[in-house]
Amino acid sequence: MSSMQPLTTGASLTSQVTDMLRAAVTSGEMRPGEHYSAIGLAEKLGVSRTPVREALQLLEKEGIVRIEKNRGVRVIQMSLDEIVQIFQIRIILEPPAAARGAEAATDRDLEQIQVLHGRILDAAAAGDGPRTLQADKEFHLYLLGLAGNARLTELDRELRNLVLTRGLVTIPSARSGQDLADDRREIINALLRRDSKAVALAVREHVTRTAKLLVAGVSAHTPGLSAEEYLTKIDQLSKHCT
Amino acid sequence: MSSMQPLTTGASLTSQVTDMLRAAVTSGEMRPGEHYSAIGLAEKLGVSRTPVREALQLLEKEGIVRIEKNRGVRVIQMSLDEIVQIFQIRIILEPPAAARGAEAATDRDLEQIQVLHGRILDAAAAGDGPRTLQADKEFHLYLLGLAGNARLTELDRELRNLVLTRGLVTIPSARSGQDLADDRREIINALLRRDSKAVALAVREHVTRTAKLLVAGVSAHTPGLSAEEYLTKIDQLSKHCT
DNA sequence: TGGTGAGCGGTTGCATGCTACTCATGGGGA
DNA sequence: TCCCCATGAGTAGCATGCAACCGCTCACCA
Repeated sequence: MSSMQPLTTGASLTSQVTDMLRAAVTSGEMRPGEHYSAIGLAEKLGVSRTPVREALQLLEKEGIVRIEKNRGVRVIQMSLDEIVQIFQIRIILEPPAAARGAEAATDRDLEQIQVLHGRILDAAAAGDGPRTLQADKEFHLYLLGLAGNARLTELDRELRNLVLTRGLVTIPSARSGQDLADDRREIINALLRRDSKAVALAVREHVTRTAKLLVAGVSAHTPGLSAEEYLTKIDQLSKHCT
Repeated sequence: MSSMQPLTTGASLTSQVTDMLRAAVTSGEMRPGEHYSAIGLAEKLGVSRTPVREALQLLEKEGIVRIEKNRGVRVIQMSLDEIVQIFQIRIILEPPAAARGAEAATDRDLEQIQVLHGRILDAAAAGDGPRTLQADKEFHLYLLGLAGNARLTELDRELRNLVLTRGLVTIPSARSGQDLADDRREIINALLRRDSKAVALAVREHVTRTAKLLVAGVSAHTPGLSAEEYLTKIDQLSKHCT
């Protein structure tokens, strides 16, 4: 957090602080379960309590922190149940959006998608976990963006950010990384064929796999927690997609 | 807004003010396009500017108002495009959630659903538009809640609130009200048969119809705006549901 | 007459003072 | 020894002060 001097750009302090705190959480700099005070954060950032407090309220609305009255703020330790809920939503939303994106994509868009895909591969080849995750996010959000529904894209971005607080450590294992890469390869192929149905299926597969890897990873790190119950929940909604 | 004295309960002033302002917008008391100032709102509510300001930031994040730097705040006039985007999301999300709800529902839940359904009919019979909308919302949110995904339910509630700012005047026309009632009847029937697939279809039909009525209504009230383009967009995503 | 800039009313944005609340601790009483 | 309550340290929540900023009007000048 030492690098966190608010820039002097035109953006309001509150929004700058919001972004910084969010970044601090998703980067793992502020750890789940840990206690922080608005006063302390304000001092560390060199601003007054007000913008920090406002930023924390916004982050609370996003579900990243919980403000405890007169006690301080705590980075939320996302439960497996909540992770599953978030993925349930993503698995419902992303396939149709991506399919629509495949329909609407221009040739130029397809080129750009391949560029973004290349960046994932580069980052993965370099063994840079965080960069891989970031590139993956940009790839998917670009694809979703093609559907022309800005609110859906923004919603998905938020949902992805939420799980990042737990996903950093668990996702990038060797074998699983290869599976995810294969998934993406398939998405690309379907895109290039402009086979929207196949895109939807591939995206669904990809997100579902991500979810299951994450659930398995988290439950493995948490003694006395069975992944089984949660794994079955993942498909419980999406299997009803009309 | 005269009835808006913050209660003295345990809840924080900020959250009380947030709820009041949100209610004021959805009830039409604060009108889209109109300009308001935090100072004025604070005086009217009898509180200081701080909780009002914080409430407005939260509402901005919800997409209900836009804060204009050093100028005041404006209730967002939702464009047809945004309305369509919101409904695209709802049409994707609600059917599978409702279908899962149908699976998970207890007998007691089914009774409760029927009670809520009765309330819609009562309100509609009394010709009470706002109450009908409110009851309709409760009905659907209860059904979605049965799916056991609190985040999805909350998300849907927010999406519904957003269109309420435009929906008040346009929805409750005589003929369309009957169609919507028929839709709900069908949802209920499918629920009682525990036919989750039929529930999904009925919900999808219902939400889609609501969307089209709203789009048609808004475009009719707006000279020089063709509904056609927007009506076709509504199904553009959901047709890809896997 | 047309254009320009200085002043003004009004607003947010941020800082800070104060109060009430929460929790932990330690001392005193049973 | 154990329990209870008083006390204190630390916090968020709210009110308020102040400055920077925006857009508008209107007078002044070319």
